[in-house]
Amino acid sequence: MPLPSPTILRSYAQRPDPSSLPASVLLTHTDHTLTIFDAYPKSIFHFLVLPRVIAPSTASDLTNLRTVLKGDKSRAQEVIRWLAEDGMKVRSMIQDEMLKRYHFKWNIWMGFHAVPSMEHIHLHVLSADLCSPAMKNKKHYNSFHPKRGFFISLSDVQEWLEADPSYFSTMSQLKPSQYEPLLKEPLECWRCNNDFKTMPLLKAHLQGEWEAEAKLEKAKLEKKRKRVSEEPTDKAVEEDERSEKRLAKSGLD
DNA sequence: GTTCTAGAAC
DNA sequence: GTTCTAGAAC
Repeated sequence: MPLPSPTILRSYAQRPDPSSLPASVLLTHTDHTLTIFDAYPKSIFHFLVLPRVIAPSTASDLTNLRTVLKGDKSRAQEVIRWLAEDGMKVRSMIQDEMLKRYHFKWNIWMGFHAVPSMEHIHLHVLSADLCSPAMKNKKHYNSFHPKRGFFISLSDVQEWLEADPSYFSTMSQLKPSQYEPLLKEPLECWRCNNDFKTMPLLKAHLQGEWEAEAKLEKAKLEKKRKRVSEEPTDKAVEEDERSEKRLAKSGLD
């Protein structure tokens, strides 16, 4: 197990050639971003999209969401736009993979931790299940709980950037003292809002919730498949129309 | 961010 | 006695 290095993401983002990274780390890259496999995925699918360190941005400007939003605003908008564009591509890759591996699609979340542990801003793109062996403790769970507030959706950040300057500057503070207590809140299922006493109990419940969604979605897909296969083809419809006309002509209708 | 493990919780 | 959490890591 590699030693935890808080600057590992920055070292990836500074590579002149991201394709030199191992395939086990790198998913894709563009001129402005790279997308990596989260080393400790907290959902079935979990990727990180990072902006590359390219002038005029410096590594220290890109330390985290707070430093990006604190800097030049049009540069911040540009960085967030790069992350959003590539986040959307990653989302569609995940959707394809969901169909291939599990034969149904479920939701995908995109967002930032209010107070990240690793340096260099990273957009989390993860499937909405929170079912994974690396999901081990309350802090892990609450950091992705979509209603807790610690996980800040990409669309929220995009709205801050469009909002009036006083709201933008309030939301951009991202004070650890405001957000860290959220990680200690009770273990509540993000789907049904029930509380759980321990992580093992919550994890078993989340697995059940995901399996229930799988069953429901697969039944929906099966229904659609049947409906489509029973639908008359264009050719059959044309033939019906022709035979109707023949009947009308022969006066037997 | 993780691993490890003491001792709390049951 | 076993399960589980939560704080230390030099």
